[in-house]
Amino acid sequence: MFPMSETIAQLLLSWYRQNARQLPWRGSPDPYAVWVSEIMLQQTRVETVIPYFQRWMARFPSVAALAEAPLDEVLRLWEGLGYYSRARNLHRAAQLIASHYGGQLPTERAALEKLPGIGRYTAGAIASMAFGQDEAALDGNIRRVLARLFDVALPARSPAGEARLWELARQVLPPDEAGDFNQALMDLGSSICTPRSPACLVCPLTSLCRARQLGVQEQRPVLSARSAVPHLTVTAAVLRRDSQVLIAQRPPQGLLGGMWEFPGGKLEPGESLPEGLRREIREELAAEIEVGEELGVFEHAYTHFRVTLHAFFCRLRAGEPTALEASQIRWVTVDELAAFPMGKIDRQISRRLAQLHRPKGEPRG
DNA sequence: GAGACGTGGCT
DNA sequence: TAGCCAAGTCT
Repeated sequence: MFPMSETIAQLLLSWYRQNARQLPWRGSPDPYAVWVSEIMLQQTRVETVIPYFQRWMARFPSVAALAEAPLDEVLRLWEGLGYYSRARNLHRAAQLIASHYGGQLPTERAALEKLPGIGRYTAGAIASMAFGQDEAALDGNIRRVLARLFDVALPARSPAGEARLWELARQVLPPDEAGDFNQALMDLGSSICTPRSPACLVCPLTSLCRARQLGVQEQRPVLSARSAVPHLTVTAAVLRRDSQVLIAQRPPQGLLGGMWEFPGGKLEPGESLPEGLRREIREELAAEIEVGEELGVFEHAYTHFRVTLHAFFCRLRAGEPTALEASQIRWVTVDELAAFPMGKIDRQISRRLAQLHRPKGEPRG
């Protein structure tokens, strides 16, 4: 800790005592709750997380409860939050904690960081907030606050920038109050020291802020440009047989890992939509289909690409569908679809089917 | 170490 | 519309 840090800590902690948000995971000393909230909050807004956190804690109130739950139910509860590897890792880590740590989270940063889904930030956050240890935690908010406070001109996500910001995060940390201090920095970053139009006039640290003094606060942190995202056209089959439809579970790793979907895939150059869909079903399920009426068109933006998806009602012509690329496939009724974890688009298709399936005038669930 | 990995909100 | 985020981690 260097001299100016004492002032920073005093100003910030005093501000935090007046302005700390009341959040469901704050004020409770349960390390499990802190852990769950930190994983949910990765790349995700507080307002989005709150209802998920409450449902999660009601269903999985402890490490043991989570460790014993089937993955499908874990993913179903996570559905809509995105970055599903977080849920898979949380589940795996709970099983490791149950088997190797007697159901109690390890208290040391290094041990926490060995668990799946817990990186440098989350380990520091849990160690400081749940166990009172003097650990720094550099997240997007703290990165921005520190880059401005100390006018860090290095690209924030470069190795040199990262190293400098972690060093600053450790240097400003007040002994014995790291947990509150880290949370105070994050609250400041999300409410006042915002990416655009920061509210410097009401910031408790404004008199100490280098970037503010130089008028470059909006240019900090220095971010590198992102590459443009491709736009794909994809198809999906709502394959019907008797009163059931076919769904497939995606492989456990990668995009939407472990989630269920209506089979289909990317259109290749020169293909018509039905041609592409017939080819995909041949490749994925070893079956020949007849492509019928279009059920809907869905636009969706993922992190690194964007899709336009055309969903079609289909019938089997030849072959018994086999899980060639999927983890498994299932024939289910429309009413059963709700129990299977799905990403945004496939859930929209499911809901559309349920609407068509339900007699008119009946209220929706 | 650059790219993969979701979704919703706002511009 | 397309772009840009918002409490990161993993490979």
